[in-house]
Amino acid sequence: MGRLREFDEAKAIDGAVDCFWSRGYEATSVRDLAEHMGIGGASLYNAYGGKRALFVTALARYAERSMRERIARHEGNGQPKEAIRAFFAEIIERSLADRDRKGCLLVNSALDVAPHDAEIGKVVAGYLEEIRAFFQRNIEAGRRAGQMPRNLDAAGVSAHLLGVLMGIRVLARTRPDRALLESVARPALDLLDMPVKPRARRARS
Amino acid sequence: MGRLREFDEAKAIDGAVDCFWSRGYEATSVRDLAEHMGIGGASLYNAYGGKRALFVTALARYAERSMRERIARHEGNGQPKEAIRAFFAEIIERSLADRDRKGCLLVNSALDVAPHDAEIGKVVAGYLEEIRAFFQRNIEAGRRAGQMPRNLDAAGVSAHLLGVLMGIRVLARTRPDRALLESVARPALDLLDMPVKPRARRARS
DNA sequence: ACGATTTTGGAGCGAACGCTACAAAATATC
DNA sequence: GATATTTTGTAGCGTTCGCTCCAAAATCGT
Repeated sequence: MGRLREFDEAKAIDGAVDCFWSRGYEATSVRDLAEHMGIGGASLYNAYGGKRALFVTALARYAERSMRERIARHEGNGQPKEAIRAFFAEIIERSLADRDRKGCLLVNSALDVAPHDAEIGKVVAGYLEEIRAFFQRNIEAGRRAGQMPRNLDAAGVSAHLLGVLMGIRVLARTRPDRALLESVARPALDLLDMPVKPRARRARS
Repeated sequence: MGRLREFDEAKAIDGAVDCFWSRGYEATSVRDLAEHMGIGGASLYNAYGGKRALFVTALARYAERSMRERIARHEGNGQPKEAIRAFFAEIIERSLADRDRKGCLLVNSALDVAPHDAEIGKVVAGYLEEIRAFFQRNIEAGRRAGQMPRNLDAAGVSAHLLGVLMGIRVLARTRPDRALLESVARPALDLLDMPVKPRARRARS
């Protein structure tokens, strides 16, 4: 019963993600959204309710296709330390290749909209917590596998890694410089290495 | 010659800073600004040129009164390691006490407006570089004073500290939790401590 | 085929946006 | 005190904002 939708819902959401991602929430207009989603304004409101509701949907899509996909891909190889290292390496590579400096939609939202919208704030905090949990899982696995120091504080270091990740994504938007971003990440990744006998401080494998 | 200004220029700029700081660039309207600055719309355009030009002025004011003041205050005591530690401690304390989660105007701008405005982007990058330079100066001083490991990479670690600082300010806006923020900072600050004889990884003074 | 239901395009709502025009008010110079 | 110059308040410019209304179009169950 009823006329069925003529537009590609997946493509539409992807278009919305691109809009919010590159322009930010406030600077994105409903007309911009509709155009990039390939639908009319009435369809947008009929299918998604409005700008804010669409943003929540787009955020979920981004988290699923970009964040969770990346976590699953790196965690799939069964090498905990390499999973974390490769995760950071990929973020740095993508940040350097990101010519229009869109950054990460989650990080952008954490500063843009989360502080002014408690509900979205909790959603964003939940997504970031998933990243931290990924770090913690792999620290614990790496410790068990003897790849990482036995006395490594999994909860604490996972929080540190999350913070460093956020820092990389912030700095990448104003200074996308490889040496800078790698310098930010290196001491954090060095924490995962086994200690060496002599008192070398920043041992590198 | 000519009528002289009736409003307090310092108070006006501070009002503009508060507006941009708490609402962000896009979400701040010229009428909001004029009201919080205690002036009329015509005076705003006459004295500051427009919204964007006023933002640049407000950003400079913020950098001077908030960032450089803090750097000077902590660097003034002549204790390099303590300067860095106290700097981070103050950021964490202020982030936890920041009930409306305004965060740092520089960090907010780095994600909000810098990527969409090359000129402002360079300005923001310059301010962030001042913070990194503060870290590097104090690492070098701490090394010379024998407070910090002799082989500490001042340039690299200063970049790391800047990244961690950015991460703290991002996470504070979605999860202002003391344990989280201190966990983010601790491994970075531990880099500044002298190595200990036994293979303890996260030695704490 | 028909009625019920949903989607679609277009027009347009009231409000807010950044900004400007303009004349009155206030000062310095002469 | 007359004149030139600057600031101030008010009004309003044209545009865009998020959103809604409505009739035509398209599909279902019967």
